[in-house]
Amino acid sequence: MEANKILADAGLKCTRQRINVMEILMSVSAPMTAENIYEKAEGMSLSTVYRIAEKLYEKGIVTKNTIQDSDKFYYELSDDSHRHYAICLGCGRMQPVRVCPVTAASVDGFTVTGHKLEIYGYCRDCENKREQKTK
Amino acid sequence: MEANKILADAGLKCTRQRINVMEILMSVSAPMTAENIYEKAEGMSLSTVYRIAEKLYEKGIVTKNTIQDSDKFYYELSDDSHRHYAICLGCGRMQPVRVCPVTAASVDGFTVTGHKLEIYGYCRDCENKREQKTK
DNA sequence: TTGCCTGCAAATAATTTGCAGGTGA
DNA sequence: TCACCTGCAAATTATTTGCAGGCAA
Repeated sequence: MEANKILADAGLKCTRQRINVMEILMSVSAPMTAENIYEKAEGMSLSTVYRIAEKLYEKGIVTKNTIQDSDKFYYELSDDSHRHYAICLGCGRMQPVRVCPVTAASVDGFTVTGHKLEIYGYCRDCENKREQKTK
Repeated sequence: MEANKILADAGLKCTRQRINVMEILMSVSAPMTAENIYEKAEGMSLSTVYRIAEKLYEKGIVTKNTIQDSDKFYYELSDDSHRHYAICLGCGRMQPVRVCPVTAASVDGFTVTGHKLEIYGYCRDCENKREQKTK
């Protein structure tokens, strides 16, 4: 779907800045901080990025998450695919995990609407480095 | 185990402030922000709470997490029990979930060392309120 | 004694907000 | 036109840090 249509459907005005943010998120399809988006965008103030990201989050167009020890928020297009990440403790890179091990979580006296799962560990590169150190 | 011993084992000096923080965490056994700890503590500056929490985290004595949209860190005694939370989107309360639905997560080309799971939804109270609104 | 701790105040860093002017529908 | 957007700068909030004095081992 195109950026314009998504914005319009959500009842948001199609401004140059909003379309720009949407296109950046669509092209990258990975979690980005406001700062990240700002760097990729042209002629847009950082506070506008924050305001747009927040608005998109309110409308459910993007997700807003924190990751590991990071003190920043990460925004990501919430497309249809249910997605979790494997986060490398060595380099911090995040790789999406296809399978969701939590298919039907249920908790007593609690209406479950969603969940978030992060898997920590080491990617192949960092694991190799770790093994070399041990030797 | 007593606070003194845990600190000593980690090679940390047993100061009044550290013991105080440890005892607060042991008595509550729930995720707390630095601010939360500060309020319960007596005669201790907020920056000391931050420094102690960080040190305990480095030593693996506490866990450090962010939750949902919150822009604060939550510290919690990392006792033996593997714990996840169900977080209420209505009131923000967190209730521990006994069972871990992720028993053996495995990801291709990734060495998994741990994971974090948060379940979102509504607690009984908030669910009732929501139902009343619908009527 | 001595190096690790703490308090205080000032510094950072991420995010939010007030206000005046701009622009899409 | 007019309500909603944006840019800029200043405000807020959580957290960190420099420095001088204090205390556990």
